[in-house]
Amino acid sequence: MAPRVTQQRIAELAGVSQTTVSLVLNGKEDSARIPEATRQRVLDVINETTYVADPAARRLAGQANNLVGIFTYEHAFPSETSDFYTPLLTGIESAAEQLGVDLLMFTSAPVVDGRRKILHERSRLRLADGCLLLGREMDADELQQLSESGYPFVTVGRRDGENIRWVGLDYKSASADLASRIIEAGHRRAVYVHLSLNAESSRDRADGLIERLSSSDVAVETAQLKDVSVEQVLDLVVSAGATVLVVEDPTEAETLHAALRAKGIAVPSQLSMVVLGERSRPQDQAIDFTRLSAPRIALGAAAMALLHETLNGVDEAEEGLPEQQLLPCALIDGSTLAQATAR
Amino acid sequence: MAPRVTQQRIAELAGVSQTTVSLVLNGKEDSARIPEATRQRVLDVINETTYVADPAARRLAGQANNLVGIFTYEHAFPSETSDFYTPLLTGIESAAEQLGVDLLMFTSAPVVDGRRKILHERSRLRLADGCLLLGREMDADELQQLSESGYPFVTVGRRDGENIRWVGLDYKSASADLASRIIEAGHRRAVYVHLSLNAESSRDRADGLIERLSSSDVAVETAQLKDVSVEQVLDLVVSAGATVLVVEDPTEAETLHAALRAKGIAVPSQLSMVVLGERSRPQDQAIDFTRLSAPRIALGAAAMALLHETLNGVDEAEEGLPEQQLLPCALIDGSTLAQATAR
DNA sequence: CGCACATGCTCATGCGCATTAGCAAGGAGG
DNA sequence: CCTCCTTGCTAATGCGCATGAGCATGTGCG
Repeated sequence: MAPRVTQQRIAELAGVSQTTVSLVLNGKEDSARIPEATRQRVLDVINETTYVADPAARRLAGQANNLVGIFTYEHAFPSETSDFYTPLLTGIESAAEQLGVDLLMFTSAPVVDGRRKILHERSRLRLADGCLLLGREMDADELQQLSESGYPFVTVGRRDGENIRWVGLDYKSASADLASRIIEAGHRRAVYVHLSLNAESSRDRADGLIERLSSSDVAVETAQLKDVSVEQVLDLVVSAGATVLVVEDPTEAETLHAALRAKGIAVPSQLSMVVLGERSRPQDQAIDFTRLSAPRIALGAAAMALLHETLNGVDEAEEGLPEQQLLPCALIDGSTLAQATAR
Repeated sequence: MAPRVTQQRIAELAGVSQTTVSLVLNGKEDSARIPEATRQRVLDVINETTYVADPAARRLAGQANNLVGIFTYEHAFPSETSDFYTPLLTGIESAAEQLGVDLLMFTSAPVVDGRRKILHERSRLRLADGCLLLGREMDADELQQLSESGYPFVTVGRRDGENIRWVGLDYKSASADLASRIIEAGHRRAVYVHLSLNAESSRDRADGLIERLSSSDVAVETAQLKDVSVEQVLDLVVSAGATVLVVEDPTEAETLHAALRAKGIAVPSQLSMVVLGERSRPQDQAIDFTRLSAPRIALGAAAMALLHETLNGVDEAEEGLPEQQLLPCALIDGSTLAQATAR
């Protein structure tokens, strides 16, 4: 095993001091006064030896390392969750590449009961300059504690709580806009099937949808597939006399759509459907739901950018990014929302 | 922001020296002689303060950090390549979680001309204890250089070259077995559409397939879709009088299958097809090719395990893992290989 | 000709930890 | 009572780097 090439070694080869090598590599223009000839000599030696600075030493000496931690509350890669994480990671990776930062995935925190805990593994957090938190639901206490410790982080998704930096999606507006379309189509009774309202994103969707519908006196019954069966949802639709079924989760929407077809209920001629989300991977045979489309790749990239700015300060020329920001969602017309007909 | 808690601080609170704290935390039983009372006092203080060691300092002092680097030659997450990387990363993540290691993704190395370079100026490779290298093709020189530097790494996929640790897939055997089925089905002329033979995995497939076919005097014409069009491939099939079309890449296989259908050539009644790979995400409308199926999740996990063993030595009870290992692929009968008929 | 000042570099130090050498105190053995 | 060994701890050092202080030269100016 070849002995490690250090700045000291470079210095010897170039006939200068270790300090000079360090200054050549990262001396500020003003404070360091190294003539071009010396600088070039050092750089030549560095190129010959393919020297790379030891990141551990840099960090110990008080440098940022351009290392951003990624904490996912569930496994990041398996296909069950990849629909959720993959587009975010895509955006994060591409932004990270542009910014020149590496990504530290905190996989060592074991997933217990389907969730990871940050604080248990706080130790590793310190290696990264800051951290991106991903997950549908997060523990507010943990977040608060982390925030108070002064550790820089940004969450992907809007979060309740003080002084937390996040980039989220404007589900509330988009859901309200879809509600408006439902109203314009003349519907008077709706059923909304949602996920757990523990997540801010789910509350935002529910709020946007229901507030708008209620303001036009459209009646809304709600249900959660976690609690009731598909059949019970269909029964609810019938008993409520609903003409439109709004579903938060696109996968559940497909399940319900299939169940409707099996029961002989045609969409949208007999029942309209509206979905408050979208599969991230377009399927070959996907149903063209009337839905909202969330810019998740952009979301990942924006979160990365905000964290980077938090760590490195605002670019001279640029304006600072807002500490909390909602990205707009697109509405997709689709073909599952029709004019309401009396039933 | 609270000042960082260090061993020094712990030492003051416990009324001992920094050395003692370090010894309590990781002194070997024999060399350190700390009475239970002192040990307990130190541990109590550590618990109260939630002290954790700075990983950068540990590394600088020559310690391993349970950090494994992941280097991908292309972007890891976008959907174009995710078919390739996702199953590997799934296996890696789950193995990493079991072993308690974090994953450092080297995203800062910019992708140039579609490829990343391992050894660039600010490479943070050394922050990780060791590294997993993923990619279809790798630069042999870079690999050799890295190997000589003594940096521990394992490549996912078989590699030519001395002293390189890898875990690969036994494409050669599996391809040969598929060739045997082709022979048993009475085919005498074949066309093989493959990817660039720069990759070891592609060479293995080509070798296994062609050696076996040739040994039974089955004629094989080869082509690469990078060089020729789909139409030219179909022309080649006709002009060669082939009764079976073997395709390395599953996506290309789908393209060719569609082209055949468009031309009115029925598979497998008029032309058999055999594929030397598989989409990692089963599509809804996927064609049930006669093919080989590669255990890619297991591959990722095995590579992680080998690297971990390289870094931490062999477990007492266990046998050591081989430094180079091929995992067997499964054969899937499918429905696209039929008995040859005279044309 | 002497002083101020700029230029080009080096010395010394510390980041937080692991580790080696070794010191002081106490007990056993002769 | 002196030696030798053990026990319980600490001082000192170095890992590779960044950085503030500072030391020689040279150069301009009065």
